[in-house]
Amino acid sequence: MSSPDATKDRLIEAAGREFAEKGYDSARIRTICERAGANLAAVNYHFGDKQGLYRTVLTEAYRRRSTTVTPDLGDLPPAEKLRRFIRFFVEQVVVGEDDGEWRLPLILRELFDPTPALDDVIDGWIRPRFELLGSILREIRPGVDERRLAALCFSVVGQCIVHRITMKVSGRLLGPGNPGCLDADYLSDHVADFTLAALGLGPPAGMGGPARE
Amino acid sequence: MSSPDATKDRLIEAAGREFAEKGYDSARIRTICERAGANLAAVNYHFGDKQGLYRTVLTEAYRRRSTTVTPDLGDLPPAEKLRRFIRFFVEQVVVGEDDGEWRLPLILRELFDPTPALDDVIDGWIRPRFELLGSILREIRPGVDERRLAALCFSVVGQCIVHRITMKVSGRLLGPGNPGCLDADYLSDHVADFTLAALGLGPPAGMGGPARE
DNA sequence: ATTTCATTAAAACACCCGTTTGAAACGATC
DNA sequence: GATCGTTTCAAACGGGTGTTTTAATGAAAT
Repeated sequence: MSSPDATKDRLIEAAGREFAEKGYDSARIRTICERAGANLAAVNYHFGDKQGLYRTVLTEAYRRRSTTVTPDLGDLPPAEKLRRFIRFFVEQVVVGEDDGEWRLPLILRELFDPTPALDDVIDGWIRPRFELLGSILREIRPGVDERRLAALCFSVVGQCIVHRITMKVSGRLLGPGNPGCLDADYLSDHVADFTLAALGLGPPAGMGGPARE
Repeated sequence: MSSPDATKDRLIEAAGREFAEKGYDSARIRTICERAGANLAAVNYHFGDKQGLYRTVLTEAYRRRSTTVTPDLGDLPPAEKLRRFIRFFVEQVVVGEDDGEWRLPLILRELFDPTPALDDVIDGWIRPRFELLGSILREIRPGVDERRLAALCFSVVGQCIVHRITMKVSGRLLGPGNPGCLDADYLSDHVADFTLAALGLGPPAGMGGPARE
């Protein structure tokens, strides 16, 4: 066929970035082709139309990273499993699009403005992680009912993704020179400490020094 | 002048809904005028252009509701203040756009895709509430540093807004017939219980029955 | 009644975007 | 080297969108 950086691959990469930054409607095929160094007609040739490109980008997004879909949680104690899950999730959330990490931002956009490709995203990306988190929390709270379990999962997920959503404004909101708040290490530790404290598996959050020795 | 439901007011109301549903780029002036029962040229006559309409909508959004910008927190104990803040916030988050409550969804969109009107939103809407939440948390944790205080605020806010973001997919994610998870009462109680537990002001979250007697 | 002004109405304009077209360039196979 | 299928290219098309224009409407002031 062709070289590993074929037009098709470069288009997917460029489209991933563009879609993640602007959203489906606001993304421009001309911009994508420009970024990919491809001709305008390349998108329609390789993917049929804009929607076809988007679907491909979305499925490729979680197909390529499927090896790292979950952190390797062996037989660790549940609290440590939860801590590692949170760290893994925060790391994927906090990075910017410019780092080539457009996959999770793209999925967040799909939640906010669903497209016909939503079902694929839910089944292929969201549900596996949501159920992994649910299984960890069920280890911690064996007898909890489904509704409460879902609420607990959302409490964890919400604490993580809020930093993606407020990322662009947190600097202006907290005053200049406070970007350190978005440090992945600090955030994942905080969310884990907060959550474990809420579950009674750690000291109350925000006391004095670091909650972890 | 004109009647209280002048074209200008109806345009603001219709535009608020449209912008909240579709976002700035995807919102259509033609649709807005149609919803408002106004002529196409009305937008440009009254607001100059689309951006002018958007800015007006955004500032009107939090100007009209300024009376209810904060729940009335008297001299309640800090934990109860926090609980009421959360309830107030969740109620604004969870309602749908169709209920005429397009204000908060619109502001969430502004966070996700900032426009030139972002600064107004931060100063006029976000910062007051963020600092109110911060002052409540500072009562609970007097000695906490700014960075940790911000992280705590985000933990609270994140738990609330995640339900707006996942609103459209939670039904499909959790299986059919589970819309009850998005009930405002249940959610605000859960977030409050979870947060107070994390702060050491309540029993661990998700144990047996309701944490509140 | 006439003028004046603010508002509304219908139509058109200019631009942008996704898509299509038809031909050119390329590489492999015989 | 000729042929064929694949890929790239420049240009154009049709539809939709924000915006402008020009005239009509209607109510108050003269």
